[in-house]
Amino acid sequence: MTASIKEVARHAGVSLGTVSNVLNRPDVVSPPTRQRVLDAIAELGFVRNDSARQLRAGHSRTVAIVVLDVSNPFFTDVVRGAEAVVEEAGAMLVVCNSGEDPAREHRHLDALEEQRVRGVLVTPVHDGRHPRLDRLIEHSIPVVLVDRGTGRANRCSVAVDDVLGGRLAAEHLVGQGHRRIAFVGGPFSIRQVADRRAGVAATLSEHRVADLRVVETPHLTVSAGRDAAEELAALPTSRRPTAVFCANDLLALGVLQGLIAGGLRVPEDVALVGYDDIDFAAAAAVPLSSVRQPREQLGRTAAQLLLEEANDGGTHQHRHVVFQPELVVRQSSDHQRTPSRRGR
Amino acid sequence: MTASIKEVARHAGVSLGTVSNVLNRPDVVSPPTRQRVLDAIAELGFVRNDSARQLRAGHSRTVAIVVLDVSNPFFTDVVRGAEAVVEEAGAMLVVCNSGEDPAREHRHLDALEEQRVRGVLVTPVHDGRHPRLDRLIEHSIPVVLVDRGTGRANRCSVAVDDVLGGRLAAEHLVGQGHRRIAFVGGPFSIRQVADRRAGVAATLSEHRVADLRVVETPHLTVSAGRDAAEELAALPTSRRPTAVFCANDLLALGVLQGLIAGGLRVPEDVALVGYDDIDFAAAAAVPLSSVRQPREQLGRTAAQLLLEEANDGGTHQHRHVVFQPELVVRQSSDHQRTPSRRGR
DNA sequence: TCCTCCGCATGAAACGTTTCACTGAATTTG
DNA sequence: CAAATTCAGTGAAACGTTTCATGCGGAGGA
Repeated sequence: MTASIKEVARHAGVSLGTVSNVLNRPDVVSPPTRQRVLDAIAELGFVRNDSARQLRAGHSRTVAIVVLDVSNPFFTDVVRGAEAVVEEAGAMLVVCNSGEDPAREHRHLDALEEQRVRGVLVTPVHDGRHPRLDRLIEHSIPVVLVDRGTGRANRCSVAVDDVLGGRLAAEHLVGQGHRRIAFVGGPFSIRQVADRRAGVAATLSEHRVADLRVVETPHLTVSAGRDAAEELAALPTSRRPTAVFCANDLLALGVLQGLIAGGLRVPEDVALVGYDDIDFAAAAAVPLSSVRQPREQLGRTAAQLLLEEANDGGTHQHRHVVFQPELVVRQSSDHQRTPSRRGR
Repeated sequence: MTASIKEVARHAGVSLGTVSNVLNRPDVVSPPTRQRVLDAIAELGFVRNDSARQLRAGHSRTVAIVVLDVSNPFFTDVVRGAEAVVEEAGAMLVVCNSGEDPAREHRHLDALEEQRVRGVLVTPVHDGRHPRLDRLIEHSIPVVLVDRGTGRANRCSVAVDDVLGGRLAAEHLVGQGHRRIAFVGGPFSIRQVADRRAGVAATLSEHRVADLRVVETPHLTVSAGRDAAEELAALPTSRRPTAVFCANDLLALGVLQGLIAGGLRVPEDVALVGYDDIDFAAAAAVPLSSVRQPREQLGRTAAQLLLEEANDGGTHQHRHVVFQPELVVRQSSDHQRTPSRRGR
């Protein structure tokens, strides 16, 4: 077994408290003693027991992020942003994956609370009330939503204006002359998905475009996108949407594959716009138009708010940071660019 | 603050040990008492303190995986495989990102050891001796390498035969008539990278193809790939490789972008083969040939070996599981398929 | 009726830290 | 030179669990 502080103390011929001092406040112990302790530590291969330390301290030095899907490049970029800030602060970031499953999300939050983590960044599976999160906060574990929380909530949030994102995409498609448009996405319990759809719906009704077909998907994944495309490709041309807006890029890539497999051309037969502008969007078979979000920035800001709250104690004022998305038009939705396709 | 077991006990009018029994061995406490305790727990919002529990138990119930790059879909798939097994076993998987940085890897391993995690899955940044990992093992924290460890090592490992993978790619390219071939990848301290290169080199020399150009990259990322492509595109046609094999798909996607940007056609001017067969490979601008690895399977097996060792205690026999890779040929390296490009 | 066994509950010890009030010696101050 | 101050180091308490030896009353057996 691993040596404890007690054995180090015995080995170095000092008291237990002195070893602790060497570890935590090296300046208060005289150089020769300090050296003896250090030698003993090295010799015994002593490693601090974090459980004991935490037990005493009352909280840990790790911060957690619970994401909807570790395989989604959007979230991995958010993670990297958060990671940078958290490590800078000398803490540790652990990543948990809810996989869009409320039960798993719940289990993770339970475990994290039992571990008395310093704080939690989370994109919840369910919109609306989050009793589980409220409880974390009651137990004074700060929570930052990576999602647009309600403005008056008892926590900070960081988000990108998803309604606006939906609007940008819809304006663009309408501007390109499309009148039969589909929204592919789901589950709608995820706020981002619902908001993006709402943005599209609002814009279309402003333009008196009535034909919005909503294809609900069970997940935000490539394979869910392929399935959705199959459904669209099967429609008679006269009723098939001429443009598809997807709730994220994974879906869009799946839809792209599915449309091509179904013999349809993008953008000639169907225009396509995704969301997130993950790195792979630009590298797709048909470079994908997408609504860009400041992914790493989102993670960084969320982590900063969390640490601020964790350190600030009572004086902390909750904040809600909302970033603006930006539409990036590429070939998948751009008629102009299409003729030059071979030239690329 | 959060209530402790002691307050629950007082609230329910029982002793401290009884509460613990309700939590851990509900059958030994009489139903009425049990109910009173349960009520008290609910009323006080009691949450177990995992630090204290661990302190007593001597080890935690979490397992960690340290990956080279959370943004690499290869690793996220490995993570999902491991996750499935770990959750099945009632433990929790936390993901740490070394970002190919030895210092960060080291810090993570230190932190994990301090936390007395149940075990660690890791793809190390450095090949060869791993003193840090040996120390974990000495302190009886099982380690499973997601990487081909040396056969006689003091730990399990799970890997795909990377030398074979390199060979498959090289055989294919040579078979397509290529004689000037480039290997793009790095850093070579990562065993997988070194092995893939070795496989290529061996195959080429067997075929008496002398012209292997090695472009070393600082990372296995899309942007590193773009930089490498720039270097290749700048060469005079007579000396430019006619085929490029990349150490992973991210690099290959970057190279693809770079080549196209440099005015070269894939596969007509330069054939391209990647590695991992991530989902995005098939969806790329030019669908990417790639060496496929059983990604989730890798994670599942690694996690199984780890849990086995963690539970088995002394009797455990270390195992080294090696999977076979498989070449998937797509348009990026297939002259035959090229003329039909428009048709897709 | 006495003993034994059983079911249920108790309370103290232990896990490995950190912290803090304290001591003893050395040094400075008046 | 005594008193005050500083400096190093000490040892016990506390953090919240789990475990285990123990106690106790009642039921069943001889």
